[in-house]
Amino acid sequence: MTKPGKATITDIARRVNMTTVTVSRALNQPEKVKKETLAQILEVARELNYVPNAFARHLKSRESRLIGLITASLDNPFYGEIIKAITREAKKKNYSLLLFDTDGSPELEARAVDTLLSYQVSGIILSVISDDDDYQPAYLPKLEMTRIPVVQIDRKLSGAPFAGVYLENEESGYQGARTLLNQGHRHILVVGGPERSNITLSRLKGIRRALGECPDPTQLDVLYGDYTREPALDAVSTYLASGKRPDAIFGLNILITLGSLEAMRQHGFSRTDIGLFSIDHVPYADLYGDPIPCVSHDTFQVGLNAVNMLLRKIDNPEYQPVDQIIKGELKT
Amino acid sequence: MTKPGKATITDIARRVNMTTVTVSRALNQPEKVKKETLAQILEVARELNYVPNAFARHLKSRESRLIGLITASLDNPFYGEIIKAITREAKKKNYSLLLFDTDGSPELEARAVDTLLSYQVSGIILSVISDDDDYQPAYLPKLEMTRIPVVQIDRKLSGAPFAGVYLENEESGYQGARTLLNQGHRHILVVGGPERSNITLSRLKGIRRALGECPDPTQLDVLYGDYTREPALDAVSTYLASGKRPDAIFGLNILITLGSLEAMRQHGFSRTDIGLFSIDHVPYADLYGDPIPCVSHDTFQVGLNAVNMLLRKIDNPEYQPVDQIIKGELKT
DNA sequence: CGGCAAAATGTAGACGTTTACATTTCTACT
DNA sequence: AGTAGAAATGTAAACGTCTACATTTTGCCG
Repeated sequence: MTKPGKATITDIARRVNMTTVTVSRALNQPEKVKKETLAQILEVARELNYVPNAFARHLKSRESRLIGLITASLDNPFYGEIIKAITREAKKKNYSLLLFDTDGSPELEARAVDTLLSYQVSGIILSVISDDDDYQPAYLPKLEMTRIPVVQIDRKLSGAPFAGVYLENEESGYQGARTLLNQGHRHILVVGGPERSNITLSRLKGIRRALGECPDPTQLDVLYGDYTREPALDAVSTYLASGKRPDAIFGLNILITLGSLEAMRQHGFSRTDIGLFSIDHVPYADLYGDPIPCVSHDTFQVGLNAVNMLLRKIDNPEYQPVDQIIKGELKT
Repeated sequence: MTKPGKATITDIARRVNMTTVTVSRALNQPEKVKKETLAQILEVARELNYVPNAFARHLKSRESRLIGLITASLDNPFYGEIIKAITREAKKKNYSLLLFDTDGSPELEARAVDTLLSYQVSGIILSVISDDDDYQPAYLPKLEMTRIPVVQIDRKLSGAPFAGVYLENEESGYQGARTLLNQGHRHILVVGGPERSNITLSRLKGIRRALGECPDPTQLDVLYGDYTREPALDAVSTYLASGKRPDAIFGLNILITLGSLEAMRQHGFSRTDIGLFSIDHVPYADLYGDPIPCVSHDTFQVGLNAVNMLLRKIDNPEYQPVDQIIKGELKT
């Protein structure tokens, strides 16, 4: 009759007429316990459905076998692969994943950091809300002080002393623009993230470089948004409504591209009317028909490198990780 | 000079010449503390970058503000929306999400349950590895005993006393088959999950019903797999290689459909050669061109209903949730 | 069969926080 | 000014586990 909700080490001890210490040892250092005692304890533990209390266990060690992931928006298919990579690797080393989605809100981001800290996470993988130079979240000093290993993903918090795994932004912009130019497009509408975002800035830089190399006269229009679908849809819609007619639209991430595509459609334009290029893509979507040419980055790799960087740093605090840049692959 | 890694309530108490109790109260029941004391404590807390230790805090309460999500495979785009819904709702009530991916392995699933239990999660959302009638994981009794609220998603563990949110399987199968029949297809290849999976069984039942209603002679072939891409690809490839030529392929989930589509392509068939129908779809993918007709389920809703069911059950253990069936939407 | 090392088990206290139950300190009224 | 009651703070113990250190038991040798 196993009635009680949860058994503790003390319950087991009582049953076998031993101290909690012996039970604890049986569970953690079985070689230090007499065979029969061990067998008996294990038996009772199973019988009672004993599960160690992680909270009690880690209270002392101030360590938790937990790693935290803070994403800016789970909407982005970008993160699917990343999460997969992270859980997979973390699992191998017996870490579990605490997941937060900040939905673009600085408050939620700050709260997520606090919560993670309160759960004594061993490390944090952070994809921050904004990579403006101006974005200096208040939690940053706190985070630095705790000395908890932090690895950044995709977006680089300027001034933060954490290494990260990033994408090859300028080059991707360049490649995209080159592709569109090669296809004969001369009037390009770029739809980007926030105007001050360094990622947007880098990608634009690459784009401008490509245009600069083009012998023909070119026109470049730029709309800003926030790397999500809706604002891109609205911006492009307004743009098109004003009568402007670009040869091609270059969306600086996949959600933007999708929003732009919808806007195009709403205004009666097809893919043949207006060219399209994207950075990132929707996994599997290519199979559906007319793939959108893009520079895609191996996001699984991003996640993989990030966790491994983090895990290594957790194991060895001396280790000073250095930024990694994941190259894009041009798919036309 | 705030050197130390992490400040505790004791550090604060020392600084303000008070007991930990007062500090604890200041933090949790501020109205019970003199205003000036409160101000002073809060000030010092901020200065020290104090973050409460969740482990210590919840050691007593045996409650953790944590909910666990166990997914069978994060590969499936199905789960993206679900995770989003769960994090969003959980956050509102101050719960954080512990995420596990079992990758189809029973051992990992069992381990995930144990880990979740050890972290004293307040509730678990479970999408089990298999919905065979035969699958009776060893952790089930343990889970029941703890009385931890559990809500299932998508796959129903037969014999488990947990409510869940499921899809309208038979009807979806029926709708899909009807659609294909209406398009004139008479020889249909269904590619499903495991042969004994109840989901597969239900969908097939619906399909057979539709075929039964068709006045013309029809042929139905069925291949089994496991709801992932690769096995479907292989199975369909082998099938086609053997010279069989269905009018249409009906993939019982999106990964299967994608695998089948790839197999078709590899054998030189286009979407016009062989019809296609899917249950579920890839979010956003329709914009890419030729949408695959499907019955799609609102996965965000699935996640939403599941968390809410869970949260309600956590708040009120008396509450006896009942199974919910999410209807599909036919998209042709 | 005494003695000694190794093996097995135990004792006490700590981790950081909260809680039930004191005790002290105000406030205000007579 | 004395005192009741409220307000503010304190004391002690507990949550479940682990660790350092101590004690007991065992096995084996001469």
